[in-house]
Amino acid sequence: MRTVDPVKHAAKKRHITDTAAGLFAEKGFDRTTVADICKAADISTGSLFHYFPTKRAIFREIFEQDGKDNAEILARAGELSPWDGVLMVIDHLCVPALDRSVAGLVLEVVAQASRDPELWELVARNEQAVRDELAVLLQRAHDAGQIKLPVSARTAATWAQGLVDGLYGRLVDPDFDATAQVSTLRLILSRFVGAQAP
Amino acid sequence: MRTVDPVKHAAKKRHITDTAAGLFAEKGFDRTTVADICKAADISTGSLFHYFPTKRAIFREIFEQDGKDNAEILARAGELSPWDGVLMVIDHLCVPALDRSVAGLVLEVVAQASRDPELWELVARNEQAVRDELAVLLQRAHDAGQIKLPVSARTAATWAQGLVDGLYGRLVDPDFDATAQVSTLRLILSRFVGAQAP
DNA sequence: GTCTATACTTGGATAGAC
DNA sequence: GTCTATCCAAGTATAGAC
Repeated sequence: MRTVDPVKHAAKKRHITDTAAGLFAEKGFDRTTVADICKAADISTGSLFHYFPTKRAIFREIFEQDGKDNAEILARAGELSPWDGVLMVIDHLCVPALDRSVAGLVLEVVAQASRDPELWELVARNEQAVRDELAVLLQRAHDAGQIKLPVSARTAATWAQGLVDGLYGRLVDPDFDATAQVSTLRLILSRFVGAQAP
Repeated sequence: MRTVDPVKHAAKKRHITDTAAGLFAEKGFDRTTVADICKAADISTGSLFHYFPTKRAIFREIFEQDGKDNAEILARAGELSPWDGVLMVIDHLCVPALDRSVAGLVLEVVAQASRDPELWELVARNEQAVRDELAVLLQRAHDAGQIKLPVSARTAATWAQGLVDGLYGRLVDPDFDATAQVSTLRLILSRFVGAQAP
């Protein structure tokens, strides 16, 4: 008979990652201390290190969850008409941008990933999966005559992601209205790949 | 009679910022220690703090220099035909992306700026100047019939910057060839604003 | 002006009682 | 499993000799 309740264990881990995510987004990874997290989560350091071996491990856990969410969306996009699928994936990628507090986290993960190989691998695999699926959808849309690609499907997919990055980059400007700009993003992408005006 | 030679003083400051910039790009701001900088620049900590009050001040100095370079380019762009001016500014913004080591520095400044008000002000002023000039050039190009803007000149200018951000975001992918992709960036922008294919 | 040595602070992680 | 107390390392910045 096990003494640990796996459900409770997972719930507590989740509580810690959720709390930490807010702090990382606000102050950045390096400037958020373990003490900060413990205080916010209302636990002791001893307890925190019972659940996670290091501070970095907490950070990684946050993005592992994110990868699983993504995979689900990609699967659903494959069921639509190709171009609609592309737009759906793009819309989904833009969702976090609409929540101000999440934006800081995205900037942080990019900055950290280039120096943390394990985190990098996680992020890269995730981006790769999105890019591959976008490339497939774009090629299909092209073959079906919905769009007319001026570059390879792969390059187009890369730039679709680049446009989303551009959206995130602009978020640091307090005057930038992300919600309104998502439609401009769609317009730019549509014109790029020769789709009908949306 | 002054005991300090202002030329030598400036040269030494420059030596420190150049050395530090390389380290910041490679390891990030927070993970680069003052000791690291001193070792690489071959000076002592005492000496370093004679030239800069804090570590952050070194970081800021790097980007102050950058702002001055930018202002010069913007002035020259105003002398060309409007659309050529736009393309020249964009090309200039892309130059740092071609140097791998500088890319890390760009990611770092974005991550840091949201938490350092003084640095933020520096970066924001710089971006604002670029955006204003781009908006003016785009509007003139539109009025001259070189392009046909589907959105306000200001929004278009913002997205021109967003595209450049997208380029930087893709740099973390080791397979991404920045040099080749600058032309794709120009294609996307051209189609967006209804310019002749370049 | 530049160095060496070091004071002072903070932070990540651990030990051991309960 | 959770806490308190604490260790040890690293980091910024300063003091004071030269």
